[in-house]
Amino acid sequence: MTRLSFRQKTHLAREEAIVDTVKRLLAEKGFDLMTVDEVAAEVGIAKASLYKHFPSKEALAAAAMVQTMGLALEQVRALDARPELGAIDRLKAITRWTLRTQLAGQMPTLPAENSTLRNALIADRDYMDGLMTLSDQLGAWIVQAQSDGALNRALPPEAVLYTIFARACDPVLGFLKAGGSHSDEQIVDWVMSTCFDGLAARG
Amino acid sequence: MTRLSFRQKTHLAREEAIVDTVKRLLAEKGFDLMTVDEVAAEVGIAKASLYKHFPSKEALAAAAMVQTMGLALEQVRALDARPELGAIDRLKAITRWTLRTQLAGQMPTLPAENSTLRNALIADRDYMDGLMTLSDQLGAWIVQAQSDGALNRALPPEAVLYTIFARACDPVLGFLKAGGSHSDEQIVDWVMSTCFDGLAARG
DNA sequence: GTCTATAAGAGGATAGAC
DNA sequence: GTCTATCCTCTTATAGAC
Repeated sequence: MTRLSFRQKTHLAREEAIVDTVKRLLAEKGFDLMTVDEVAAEVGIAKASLYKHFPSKEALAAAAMVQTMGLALEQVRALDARPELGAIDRLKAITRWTLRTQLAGQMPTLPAENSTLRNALIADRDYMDGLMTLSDQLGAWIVQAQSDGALNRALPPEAVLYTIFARACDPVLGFLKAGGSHSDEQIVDWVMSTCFDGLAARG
Repeated sequence: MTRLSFRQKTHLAREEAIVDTVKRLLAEKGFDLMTVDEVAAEVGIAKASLYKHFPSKEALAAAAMVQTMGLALEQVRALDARPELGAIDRLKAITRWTLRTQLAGQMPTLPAENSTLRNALIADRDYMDGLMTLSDQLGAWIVQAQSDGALNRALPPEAVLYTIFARACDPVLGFLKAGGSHSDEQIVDWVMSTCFDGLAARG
């Protein structure tokens, strides 16, 4: 833990404020519709100042994605430290965290297939490292849950992994919230149910 | 059935070619990343000619969405005409059609929450009519399937409806296809399974 | 590092000849 | 209705003063 000068602290604080704003705007409108002018205006600094912190719009978005990935990894580590939980419980817990984060407007959306953002992310060491660590950890839980008989063994682990990842951009949450007549927790419960138990009746 | 002049036929044929191209490009890159120049180039006409057929980029996309909605309604009508099928079978069939269509690159993506496209679609009578007819029909199937005991009764019908609609833009299909080692039908089967049976083991 | 001002370019839409 | 050429706005990014 290095001590930071006042200057360094304010620098970090500003970058944090920028990343928070970007995260929110990415969640609201996505990468293409988010403009750098808008980010600068909401943070309350000039656009040129933004570019002193981040060299491009893609880098801005990448920082937001990396930060969110870091939060996810924190959750994963916390869950891994609780031996009373089974693999399926851990998978459900991280999925629930993902849904709550999206509903809170703090989950930056995944990039479209062919965007410049996608290329920037693939080139970003931090992002790719985080993504791989996350995938490995969830993958281990998935295999364990399958061998526990708690998860459908007929599904390949990658299909399960992608299905859980996809909850981060599930439009169903937004649709149900737009209706306005349900609480966030109720919505999360329903989506958790469709995700793990499916639409069809059980039993 | 009115007879059409040669001029009218070529006009219609050209518009069909345009809409087909737009559908494919919308599926590939989405509304924001699709450019009108690109559409014109792929159809093989000048951009100004495009604007004689459709007054705006939004109208172009709306036409593609309306056409796709029409195809979905055709499927729905065909399924409704088969009395041997239960409501749950019909729901599964239309979901499977949706997945296949997306995998074939012919499902235009849903608009983001705050786009100009969304407003244009809401203002489009044809689109909204189709959407409502489709929702009503699927809604009836859902209620029926719940009363048959084939669909989870704890879920509100709208949650089921949105979950099925969302299969049209499920990124899991693309992820699995990008892996390259699975057939399209295999991928569809897995996603059908996660959608209706869930990730958790049954029994 | 922050600002104002501006370059550079993409992309939606249109003018006007044929 | 189709074309070429152009307009104009929006947006990313940078120059240069302080």
